[in-house]
Amino acid sequence: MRSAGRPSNRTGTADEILDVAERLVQHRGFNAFSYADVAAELGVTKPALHYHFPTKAALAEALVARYTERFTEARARIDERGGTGRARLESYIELYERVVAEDRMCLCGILAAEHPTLPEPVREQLRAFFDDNVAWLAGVLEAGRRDGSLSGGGSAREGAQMILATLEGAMLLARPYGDGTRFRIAASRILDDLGPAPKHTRALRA
Amino acid sequence: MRSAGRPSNRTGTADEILDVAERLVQHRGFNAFSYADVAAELGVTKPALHYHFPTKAALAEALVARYTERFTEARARIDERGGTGRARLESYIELYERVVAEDRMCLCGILAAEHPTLPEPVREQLRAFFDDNVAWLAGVLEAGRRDGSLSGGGSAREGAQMILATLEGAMLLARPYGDGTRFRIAASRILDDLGPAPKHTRALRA
DNA sequence: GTCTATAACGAGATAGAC
DNA sequence: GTCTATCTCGTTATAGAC
Repeated sequence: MRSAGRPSNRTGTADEILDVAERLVQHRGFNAFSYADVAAELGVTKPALHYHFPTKAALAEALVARYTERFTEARARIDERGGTGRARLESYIELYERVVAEDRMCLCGILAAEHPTLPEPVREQLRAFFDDNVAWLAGVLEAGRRDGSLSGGGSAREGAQMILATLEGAMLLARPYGDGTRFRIAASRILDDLGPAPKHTRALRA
Repeated sequence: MRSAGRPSNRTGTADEILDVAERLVQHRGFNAFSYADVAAELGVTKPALHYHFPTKAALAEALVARYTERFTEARARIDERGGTGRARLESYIELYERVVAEDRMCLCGILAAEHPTLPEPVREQLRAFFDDNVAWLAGVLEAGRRDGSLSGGGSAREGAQMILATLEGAMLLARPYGDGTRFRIAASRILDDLGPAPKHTRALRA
């Protein structure tokens, strides 16, 4: 057992396995990484991994569960900090920028691409992840409309779906170019398009 | 040799291989389909495929080349039909809707997700595909701004990048839900957000 | 909890006959 | 241009010792 509250870079083997596997999946995709890859990086053998995660399906479930949990916590921290709807949306986009900066794709985004090859439990986890994020974003859009920091009409839920699609798509399209510029362009336009008209380009609109 | 101008469902073995492989890649991804899958569906053996496409890398290049060619032709047909910028954008989005309706992902979109695992020539092809589409979309946005059918300020090129990101992302997020509804929601909002204010929701904006 | 050893299978690819 | 047969390698996964 680890001592509570003490920083450590060894957080238990299962978590270390998830760390390496997560990075590999976000980089190459679920069908292009193997137990051998993870074992080699950790300096252990493949059966050691199977002890913690008997099957690749179980590993996938654990990966998505932890990723979803962390994402939920990150959204909660944004909510706790308070601020306008726009400020919360900016912080949320920041989460994605950090992923892109590490040359990764969103774990659930890359798994969505491989969706037909995944075990059913993971498919359900993916839907839950996207549903959670859409619901949270819809709340942010509504809050921003109330506090005047975000404009834009129509259903908040549909607006949330479009924002999530744009963020995931921008991560996807950033990959072949290797730098985060293309992601940031699309991300900043999300905010511009929801601007309450204080920005330069806004003045040009009808 | 086939008789010219006569419709035929047998267009040559190489094209048949590409048809099956394309569908499998768009469905499962490049790393989750095999020569055995294609051979089984066509009722031939694996070496028959290797005769036409010696390596999987060569097959990938041929797939992306044909896909890009067809996409370019489709864009050209849209241009030939004429119409406003908005009409051309609607037709373009229609291309993506057809892909989603077949429960497929854009070939280049799903390959972008697997980008780090692809041979370098294919990576270059992906960049060319996305660059072409961004350039075309930027032209459409500019045309629409001139003819009054599309509003929206800022760089047309950046607007084009955002539209492409949204379309690819919407295809991605549609996968776990199995129906095209979520794609159409995001797609219709692209047009709404570029609306020259004749639509219902527009009236609500500041 | 990790190891050695290995099973069982599928992958991409080649040789050579027809 | 397609076949049979085969090679080599990597994959997920298990048995059993330590």
